[in-house]
Amino acid sequence: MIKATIYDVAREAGVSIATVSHVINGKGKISRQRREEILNIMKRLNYRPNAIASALASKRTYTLGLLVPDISNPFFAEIARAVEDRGHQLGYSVIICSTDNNEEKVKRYVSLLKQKQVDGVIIGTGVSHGELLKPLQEHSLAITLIARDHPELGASCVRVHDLDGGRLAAEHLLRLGHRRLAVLAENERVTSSGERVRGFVETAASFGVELPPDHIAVCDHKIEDGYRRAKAMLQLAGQPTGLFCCNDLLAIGALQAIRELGLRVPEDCSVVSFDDTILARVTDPPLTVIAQPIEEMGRLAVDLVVQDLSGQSDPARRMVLPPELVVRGSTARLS
Amino acid sequence: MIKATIYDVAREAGVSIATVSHVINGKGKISRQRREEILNIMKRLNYRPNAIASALASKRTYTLGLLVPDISNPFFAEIARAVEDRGHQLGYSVIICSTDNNEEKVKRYVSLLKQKQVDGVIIGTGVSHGELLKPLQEHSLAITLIARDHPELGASCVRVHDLDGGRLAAEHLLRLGHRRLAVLAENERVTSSGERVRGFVETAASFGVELPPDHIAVCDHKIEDGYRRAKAMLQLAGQPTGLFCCNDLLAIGALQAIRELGLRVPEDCSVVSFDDTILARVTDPPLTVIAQPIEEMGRLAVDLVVQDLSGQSDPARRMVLPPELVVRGSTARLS
DNA sequence: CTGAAAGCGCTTACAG
DNA sequence: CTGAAAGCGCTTACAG
Repeated sequence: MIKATIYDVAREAGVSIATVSHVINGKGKISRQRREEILNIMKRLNYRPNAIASALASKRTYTLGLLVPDISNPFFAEIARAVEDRGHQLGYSVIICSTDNNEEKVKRYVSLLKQKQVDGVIIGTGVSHGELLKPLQEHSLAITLIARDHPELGASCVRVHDLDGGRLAAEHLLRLGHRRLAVLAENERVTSSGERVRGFVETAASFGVELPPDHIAVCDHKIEDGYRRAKAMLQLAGQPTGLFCCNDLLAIGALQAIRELGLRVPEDCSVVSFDDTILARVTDPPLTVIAQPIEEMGRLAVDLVVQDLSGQSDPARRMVLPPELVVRGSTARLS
Repeated sequence: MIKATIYDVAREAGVSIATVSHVINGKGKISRQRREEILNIMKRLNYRPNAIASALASKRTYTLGLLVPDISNPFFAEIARAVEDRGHQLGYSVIICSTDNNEEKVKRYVSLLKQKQVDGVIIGTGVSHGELLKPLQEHSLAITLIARDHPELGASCVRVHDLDGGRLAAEHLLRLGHRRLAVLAENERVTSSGERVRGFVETAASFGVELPPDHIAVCDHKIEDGYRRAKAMLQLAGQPTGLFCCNDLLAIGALQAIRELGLRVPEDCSVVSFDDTILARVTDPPLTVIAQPIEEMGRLAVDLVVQDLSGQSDPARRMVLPPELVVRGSTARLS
């Protein structure tokens, strides 16, 4: 059975394809009766508009690109789910693009998305130079950054208040009596991590606590790296009793290192993580964490990009959501 | 700057758009010199073919749909990454569709994918009746099932040998001396889970070990449910010392339940999980697991669907990969 | 080796 | 309220 086209419907109904198009899109004024009739015929022929043809004619594909470092990373998987859900609600499909934060891949995916004429792209990838995004903007494509920020880009963005997140983490540890603090940071390309560290360090300083340079380790975004750096750090003189990790993966590595050194969490060393992915709830003990509102961020990112491509909200909107301290088992009062 | 089209390139080169189209697609014979010339002009104009127009004319979108229960579930997130990578290698984009195994959502996504004229779809969703897939097949769309099987559907598929997986799990526990065994199974709609349980039970029987009915719990695909069912089961008379969980999420729930009852893993109760997602490596102790070759499955699923839509390999191919026992810390000899 | 022309299945002014 | 017609940017026989 061959697929019905708009011509088949028009012929059956004895009207022009323009009229059929109008009822499909709810545009123009069609007499109620004609509309019903056409709707029935569409149903009878099992007609579904060809979205490709529609996209070519209207220049709207109702497709979004989602650029993330790695969709298999739970944080981005959870972001993707939120983006997908909201996109679907609003009639958009989403194409996933895992870039590994690799410039070459970013370029290829960006070029691909342009060719595919996506209406907008949501970017969670940590791009170093906004240069890479220029091509997108020239293409007058809607762009929204998620969990990232590049104010100079002039794109809208939704992220958590990373500075406050770092502050919350520090306050929590300080209030529990910890004074020997340390940080597992992400790679410097990730500006959000820089903010978290800054918030943490500043707050510590305001309590009169300094972090020696060797108590701030810059790690790759991997469990193994968190493990390695935490292990080294815990063998330093002035062994920290409070450790702030800039994401759940690093915190898990730290947990393993601490355990392997024969120390206990939280008795000997408290750990505060960041993100609150599923990983934070499956460790033992479960992680005390500065939670990002992942679901909300995904939803808002879609809303922003869609507003943007609809020509609403001309000035790019930049939304900063509050982080939240979730106390679980990995932190305790200094004994 | 307005986007260049194939007409602009043709005009600049003083040739017809057919010729330009040929060099874009490497079809027909074009004199080497002309080709170079046209290529240069394309570069100069920064020309990129419009994939939508190309799709409409050629009836090939180079887009695949990926239907999974939930992209934020680590198992499917990891599958998605493998599918995306292989797809990208072969020139395909992938649209994610999280269905929550909900029939209504499956229908909507299937209909959407048809409208978008995707070339093929990879299905990891647990669909009860193949009915839902009929519409796809009628549309002569390439379909490949991943980590699922519906032999009656006549679609190609790639999955792990679930029966063998169940056997491996049982053998491992039996060899460690465990005789009081129990199983946390998935919802019956998931046929793969049925196989795993069957393999486990049969192998136990061959060792002369019977599982009482109340030692086989059917759970939802959630940590909480694994927790709840494991907890109940461990309070039964004849408390099991060896527990087989049909996925990592259930195993994590079980770990929590065991811990909460004041028992130790693996000393008091050994746990064997299934899947081997990142979750299996972050628990304490890390999970002994029957691993699925996730990366390979994703890659092969793309290969199968692409072969299918290219009209190669007419008879649907069904690939069954061997599972692998990975021994970590959650199992030990019965004390 | 290259081009003219039809066609893919829609949308959108425009005219009436 | 409805239709004729042009156009979206390509691909693909077909002819030469």
